[in-house]
Amino acid sequence: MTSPPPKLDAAELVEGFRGYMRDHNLPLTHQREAIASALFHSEEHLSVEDIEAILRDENVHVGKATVYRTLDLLVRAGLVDEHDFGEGFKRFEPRSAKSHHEHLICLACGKVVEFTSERIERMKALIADEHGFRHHHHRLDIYGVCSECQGRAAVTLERSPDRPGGGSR
Amino acid sequence: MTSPPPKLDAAELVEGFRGYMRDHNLPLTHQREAIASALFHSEEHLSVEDIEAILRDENVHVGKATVYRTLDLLVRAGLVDEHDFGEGFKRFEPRSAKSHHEHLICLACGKVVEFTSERIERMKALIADEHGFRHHHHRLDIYGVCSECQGRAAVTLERSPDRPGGGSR
DNA sequence: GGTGGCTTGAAACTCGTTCTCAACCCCAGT
DNA sequence: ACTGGGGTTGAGAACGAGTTTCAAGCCACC
Repeated sequence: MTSPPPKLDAAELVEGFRGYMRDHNLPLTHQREAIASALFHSEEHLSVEDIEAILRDENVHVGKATVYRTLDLLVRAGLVDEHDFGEGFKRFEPRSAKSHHEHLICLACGKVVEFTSERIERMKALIADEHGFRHHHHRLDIYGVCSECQGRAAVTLERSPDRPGGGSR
Repeated sequence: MTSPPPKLDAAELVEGFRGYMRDHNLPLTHQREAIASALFHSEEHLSVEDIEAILRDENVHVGKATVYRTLDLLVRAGLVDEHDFGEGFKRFEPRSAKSHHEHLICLACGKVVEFTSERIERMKALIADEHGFRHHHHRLDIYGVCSECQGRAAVTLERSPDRPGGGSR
């Protein structure tokens, strides 16, 4: 809401998925298409539960095992990124054209804002180097309170410093 | 191994724990002391299983429910930090005198190297500001391959880009 | 259309973590 | 020291995300 949501090219991602499946001789089932499509057409960081809800709304029945298996496939194909915001479960988002980004997570309302930083990108490589590490990937999550929630939920936060995510399970 | 392990002042932390319990009118049981002591005297990022193993070695029997409850207490008291390196379980480390630090995690051997960066510290505050967030805390984990593992485990890594932690469960 | 092999779904299972509740222990007051 | 009462403990049950199993089903190529 602070920044306008960038429209991702869902069709392009769907095409990428089809290509990946073809290239790897994997059958493209209805279930796989439904799951991929649901994810690619969303701007959010979806949980497995979210995805199941979307499919249910579309009257497409898919077992959860299949959802997990397909997400695995999509991550492996490099079309989807997996995130863990410490909620006790994972979230998934389509890998957009834009480069790697970091997350700002609101502790009060759960909103996730994405951002990129050239400086951080350079710095993390530098730091890995300094310690003799070959950099593979990284994760920077900043937790705080978004402008809209400031004032409204300040007290709640002060009360429970032990559950940053607003519920560990 | 790359950097000499800094000796933390375990006694000081134990004292802090006693003070916290006193201030909050909470009984200081043998179990709680054993768990806190085990954690405070370790330089590692311990899992619950690690802690149970240490206590077992000391012939102190403590139920796992108590371990979890006491860790909760220690985190709430601000004496211990909780981490999730994507292994499917949590790790705990005593909060040292030194300021907040980030982690470099070796994908091959699991080694965790800590580092601090004034620049990152400043930058994350700046970024939160830019997006109207009131900064609360953050997490920067860099995953890579440490110098010792480079060459040795390179192939293994290339094969499974889908499991960065080396086993999600 | 047939056929072989990969996929699917329901349910069982795994495993970290939390809950339940009766027995127990810490400690303040005596 | 002794007692009482409220918080703590431990075993096991429960929980929930994620994985595995396996018979039945579907995709894709012939």
